[in-house]
Parts: sequence; C-alpha cells; structure tokens
Amino acid sequence: MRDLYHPRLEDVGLANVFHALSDPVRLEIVRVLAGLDEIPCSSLNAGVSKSTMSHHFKVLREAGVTHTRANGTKRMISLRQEELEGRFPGLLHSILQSSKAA
Amino acid sequence: MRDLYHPRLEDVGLANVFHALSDPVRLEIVRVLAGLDEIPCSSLNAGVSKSTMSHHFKVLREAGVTHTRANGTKRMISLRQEELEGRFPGLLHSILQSSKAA
DNA sequence: TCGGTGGTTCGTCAACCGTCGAACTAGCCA
DNA sequence: TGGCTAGTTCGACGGTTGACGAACCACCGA
Repeated sequence: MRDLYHPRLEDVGLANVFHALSDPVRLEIVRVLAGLDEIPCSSLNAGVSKSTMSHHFKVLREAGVTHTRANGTKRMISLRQEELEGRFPGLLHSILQSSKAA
Repeated sequence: MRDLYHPRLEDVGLANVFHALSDPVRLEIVRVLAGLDEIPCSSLNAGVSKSTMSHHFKVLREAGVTHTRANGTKRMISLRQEELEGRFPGLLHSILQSSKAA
C-alpha cells in the first residue's frame, strides 16, 4: 500500500470539491461521515465492490474532503470538517443540510 | 432551436447540482450571474468556443441551476436563486462565498 | 428579401469516469 | 509459518465529458 496523499486545503479548488461530491456514492459517504468522528472504511457499504469503494475513498481524500489513516489492517476515515469550514465557510453545513432534505 | 427544458427543482438531486458546478467554466458562469438579474448569454465569455458555451449553458439549465429565456435573437440567462434557496437552503450562498474566497 | 447576429445542433475526437474482478500487499493472530 | 482480514492496484469495459468546427436556425434591421 502506497502513501496516503492528502492535499493542503489551500491547494484545493471549489470545482474539485464539487467534482468529488457529484457522485451519489461519494455524497452518501460524506453524509454518513458527518457527525461521526472517525470510522473504519469497512463499516461503509454503498452496494458497490470494494475496489470501487477504494476508488471513491481516494477521490474524496485527494479532493481534500476526507482524511484517511492506517490503523492496523483497517483504514480509519473522517471528514476534514474544521479545515473545510476554514476554507469554504458554511459550505459543508449547507451541503449536509441539503443532502438531508433531498 | 428546440424547446428549453427546465427541470422542476424538486426533481433535481444534489449530486446533479454538484456535477453542474464541477467544471471551472460553469462555476465562473454562476459566479458572474450571482447578484445580476438577467443577462444575455453573449455577454459571458470564458475563452471557449460558442458551441462549448452553449453546451455549458445547457448543462447548467438542465441541472436546475439557471433559467434561460429567448428574447429576440438573444438568450437571457439568470440564476434560479430563490428556487435553489428553497430546495437547498444556504447552499448557493455558501457556494458564492466560497468561490469568492477561492 | 437579404445579410448579419446570436445560439443551437451535429459529428468527431481524446480524455476521463465508474464499475468490476483478479491479483496483490500489509498487518494481525493462532 | 500460515491463514485471515482489510484494503489497494491493475487492466479492462462501456459510457460520459469537454472541446472544436461546420452547418444550421431564428430573429432583427436595412
């Protein structure tokens, strides 16, 4: 397993974040992650294969949306909530509100 | 020229909106449109060909983000600001804030 | 009626996306 | 060591995207 690249949030563009959120599977991941602190990747299941999930985790991570950390054989994933708030104030909150409504 | 399809906003998913905003050209269009009431399409120029602009206008329109209306030989385009606010409260505002910051 | 203007549509292209299964890797525990 | 579990990587696939130019269409004004 390679190194886990996490971009600095100041290097992330808004369009990149939107791209990461433009897939229903990834949007659902973010929705579930909200509020929770840090959960193992394995506890997320969107009905797609694990290689596909791995791909989606990578997209979210490289867009600066999530943080992933190795913990034994597991990966712990979390939202970069505070950092996102600093970079794009109010955005995440309204996304979560909107996804709740939809 | 065909009819201009505008979806009902209740039929639009959040992922569709994000997809529409995941392209820098379209994000810029939305940014310019914000605050302005209604402007002719021709006054927007993002450095791409007019067929490409037409394509982007269509994507935004079909994602429920903008409204387009024929006016003589011109097309008038506007943000569906109030409707979007009703469907996804706070979202557009934070998008505009974030795009201003970025 | 004819030309110009403003947009759309079409066909094409290369690039990218989401998905999968198969193969692989890394850590844990017996 | 050997097997189990969790996840990544790779290669392939079918579909979508963003871009362009060429052709077309609709309206306006002369």
